[in-house]
Amino acid sequence: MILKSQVEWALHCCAILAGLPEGRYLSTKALAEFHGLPKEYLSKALQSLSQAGLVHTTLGPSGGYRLAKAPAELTFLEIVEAVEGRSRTFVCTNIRANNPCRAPGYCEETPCAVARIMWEADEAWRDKLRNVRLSDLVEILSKEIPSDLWKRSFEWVLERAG
Amino acid sequence: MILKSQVEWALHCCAILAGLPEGRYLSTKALAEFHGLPKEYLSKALQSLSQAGLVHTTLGPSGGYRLAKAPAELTFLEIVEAVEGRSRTFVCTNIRANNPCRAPGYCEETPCAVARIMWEADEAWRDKLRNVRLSDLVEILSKEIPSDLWKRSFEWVLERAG
DNA sequence: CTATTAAGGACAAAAAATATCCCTATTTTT
DNA sequence: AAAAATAGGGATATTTTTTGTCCTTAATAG
Repeated sequence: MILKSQVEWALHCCAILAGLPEGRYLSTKALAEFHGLPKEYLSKALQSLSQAGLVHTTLGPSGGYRLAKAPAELTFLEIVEAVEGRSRTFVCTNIRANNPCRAPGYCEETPCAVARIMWEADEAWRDKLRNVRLSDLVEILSKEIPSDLWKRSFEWVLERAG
Repeated sequence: MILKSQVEWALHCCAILAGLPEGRYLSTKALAEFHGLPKEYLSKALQSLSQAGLVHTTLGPSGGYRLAKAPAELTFLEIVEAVEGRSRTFVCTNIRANNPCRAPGYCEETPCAVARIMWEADEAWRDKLRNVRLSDLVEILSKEIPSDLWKRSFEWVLERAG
């Protein structure tokens, strides 16, 4: 059970978009080049963000993406779910229904206890991601990344932002 | 990102094995029939439990599986990890290394901040599963399952246990 | 008018999940 | 001693998911 690589890509792209000045846009091409990713496939991840309403887009030259809200209002969970989907990691196929001792037509009203426990763990995972904001990530990165690299990256992006 | 169906199977099988009297064994065949699962493939899940040391096995007629420890000493996490593996759901491919602004030979010493955050969520998921014991599940099931079905299932298993 | 962009559909390749089959060594039962 | 049933595990096949490419369309800036 491994998350799509697009989740990693989307998070890093959002971190870049978070540093974009008001009203500017960054294209798929620039984001793919910056991260060394296949442009066409990264585009699918960005489309997922767009469909989820997390980013705004414009067409044409100087078009691209920008965040739809402030980094402090955007959670990790929103980004992860936009790309990975909202379904649970544990799927209950209700195998208890196959118990040969059961009355034939008997139908369970409540979800299986096994599923409920597994879903609680899923929810703990979501809770954790819901409590991390994109602005938290940016703050950590701004401290960790060498200031010259940070500055050069910022300039690199601005040169390409429409 | 969905857990293997074998995870569900293993949890239900452990719940059954938890009710097995001391010294008795239940075969793959019986477990597969009880849950309506493909015997050969369920066998792989049970082998994973065996390799993880969670169950004991014996060969020959009247052979099969029994728990290696008391249900109160066996956690959901142990069972899930035995089948699903211990790797994290988020894999960091270190795409920050592709940043064209970086010095060529520069090598990160610390894990990426994105990965650290995602791994914390993974750990919250594990913590939740670590704190549920197989005995907790059995207790819930014993309350939820109609007592006649519970009793008949118990008898069904005992008839087939070696 | 031209160049560039996002959106998205169609398709292909690779990887993982889900099986199935068969052989072996062991153990219980007959 | 023989027969039957078992776990273990290797080889292989099928299906689904992930990853990736290619191409068309509509919009937009210069």
